[in-house]
Amino acid sequence: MKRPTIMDVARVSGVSKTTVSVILNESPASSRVPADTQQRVRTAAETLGYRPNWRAKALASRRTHTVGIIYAPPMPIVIRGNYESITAGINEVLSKANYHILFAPLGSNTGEWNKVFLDQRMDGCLILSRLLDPMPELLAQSRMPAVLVNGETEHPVSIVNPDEVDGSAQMTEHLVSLGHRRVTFFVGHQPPHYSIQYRRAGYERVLRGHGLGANVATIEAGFDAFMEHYRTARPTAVICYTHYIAVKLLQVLWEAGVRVPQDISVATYSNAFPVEDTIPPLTTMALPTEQIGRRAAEMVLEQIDTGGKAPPKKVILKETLIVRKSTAAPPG
Amino acid sequence: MKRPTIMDVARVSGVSKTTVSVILNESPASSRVPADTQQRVRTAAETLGYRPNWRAKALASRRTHTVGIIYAPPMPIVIRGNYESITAGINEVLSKANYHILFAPLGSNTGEWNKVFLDQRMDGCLILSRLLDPMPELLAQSRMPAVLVNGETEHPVSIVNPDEVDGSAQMTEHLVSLGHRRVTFFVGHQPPHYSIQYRRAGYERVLRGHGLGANVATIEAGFDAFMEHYRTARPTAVICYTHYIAVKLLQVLWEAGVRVPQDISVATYSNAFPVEDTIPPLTTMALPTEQIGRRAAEMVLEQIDTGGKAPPKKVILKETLIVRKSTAAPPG
DNA sequence: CTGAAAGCGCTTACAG
DNA sequence: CTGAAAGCGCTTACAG
Repeated sequence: MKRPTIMDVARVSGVSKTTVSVILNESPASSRVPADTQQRVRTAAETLGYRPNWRAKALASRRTHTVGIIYAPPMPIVIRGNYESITAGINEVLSKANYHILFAPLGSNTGEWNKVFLDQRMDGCLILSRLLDPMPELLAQSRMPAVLVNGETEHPVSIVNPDEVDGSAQMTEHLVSLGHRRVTFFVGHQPPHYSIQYRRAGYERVLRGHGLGANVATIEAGFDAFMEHYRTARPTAVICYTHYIAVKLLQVLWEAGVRVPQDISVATYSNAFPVEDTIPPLTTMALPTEQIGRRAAEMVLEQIDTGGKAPPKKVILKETLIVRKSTAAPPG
Repeated sequence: MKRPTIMDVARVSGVSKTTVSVILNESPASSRVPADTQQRVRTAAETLGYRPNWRAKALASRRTHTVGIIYAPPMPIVIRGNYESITAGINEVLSKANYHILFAPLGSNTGEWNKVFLDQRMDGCLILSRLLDPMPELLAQSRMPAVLVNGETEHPVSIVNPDEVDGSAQMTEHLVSLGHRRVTFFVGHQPPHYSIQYRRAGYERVLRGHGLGANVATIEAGFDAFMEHYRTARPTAVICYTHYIAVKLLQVLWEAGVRVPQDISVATYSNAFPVEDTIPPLTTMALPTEQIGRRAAEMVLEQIDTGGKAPPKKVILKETLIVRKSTAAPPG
């Protein structure tokens, strides 16, 4: 009742295990094996219910056919709601290439990190959002193919990011073109992430470009602070750093009796649920989440295939403005 | 510039690789190794930057220290929004036990399934939502420890589920106690899942128990159908099968000028984002998501440790009613 | 066209 | 207290 091994298949089909391996893996040499031998071996394998032992294969071939998805908590809110769809993109590409995903949320314990990176359990990895401190050296040391997804770094690593500056500029442009002069950028309380600066940069650039530099206002504080700002500075539009904030802000404004978009326009980033289903539906910059996932997966596979010789690449994907009812011309 | 192996450590510290293995793994025999030898070996390993090769370890020890999370698309909507927090629970337990998660969303291709289950790449698995058809046999054949999470089956597999019947009964009771007589269960369009029947059962039982059997109404159709039903049957409360539906329904009602909760009370299941942040905030049955994840992970580890000898268990965890502003006494 | 042999880097009885 | 040896189940030059 033991699992059949390659030796069993060899015995039954009357060839050596070398030949079995060659045939079943369709390695180059298999082209020289006559069709009937191939058939015999395949039939034997089938009949025995033979499955190559993945562990042995990994050891012998030095490949695990596994790509790790790595992140350090806290997972940035930017990724969170979009995570499903980024993962979907990653998985689409990876499963087509016969790779699996190892999910490795790492704690603050440096030991864990060393282990995962250096113990050869994965062929490459996708790092979400931040290249935190033990990582750069570990990456260099292990020479493991890696792609940073939705993050920035000075280290020589491939990167796939949405175009945050451009997206933010587009959004600000949209609001200004509706007639808004006082547009506020509401960040809330966030762990550090490059996208905060980038979105802010796009926002400020456009406002300044329209001679509205005096109205630049970024709120890195809670909802109370925002409401206070609303009462004093009277912005007619607000861009929320995330849809989590935007959704909550709609509720806060509703409770305060402030109407959207009649009294204030509200816009945000990401088209994840429930951005389309809010009251009113939110105008947003859709992030190219599936694309990000797909590109990142392709890039890591490419690196794996080239033995990590390819120089790091940086891919920036455009965001898309989706206008809904939460933005309109300013009051008055 | 090659990675150091156990042999290198053995050479440097002047012992055999057996001894190195015993010490570094703290296996029973290590208690008989004198402290200074242990120290010498550890120092050597440290100095060399030795990391046991995971692939070799997996082959030799017949353990991968990996647990798979498996599901077949479509991922049921019940799990989706709660997925993050279920996974968080799973990961908490697993990482403490030094296990990793292999993420395996499987397509409809049976070949993939066979492979993942039979190729020894994981020590056990957590199956989300449904035990679909090739699985039961594969599980039996591979004798792989498995726990079904949020699903039902006749097959002998351990299960961890929220108490859907009870949760639904609690919710219905809440509405009836507010004075509602006409309470509708709005399912929408859903792929089959046991929770639909269970929630429905709890709902019907309570309504019947209050002599309101004639008002039982389950809508398994879209929002138009619901609105039509609303106009004709005039329910004063609706229980939505998922928060996805509830959130959208709030929007639909708002667009139709129907006020919540003044004209109709709206309740739902799951306390995932943005249930608390809607307009108005939603009354809901919170699912014990983290607990589910933790229990399931514990159970699969237990099975792995006992070699799968432990008989299948079924664990049912209570749901919790959270009352917010979307439910109130009926109009009039 | 096919196989014997070495090797991947560990673990684990077993012997002394 | 410690090591030699077999074994985990494959892959892959290499030889013929």
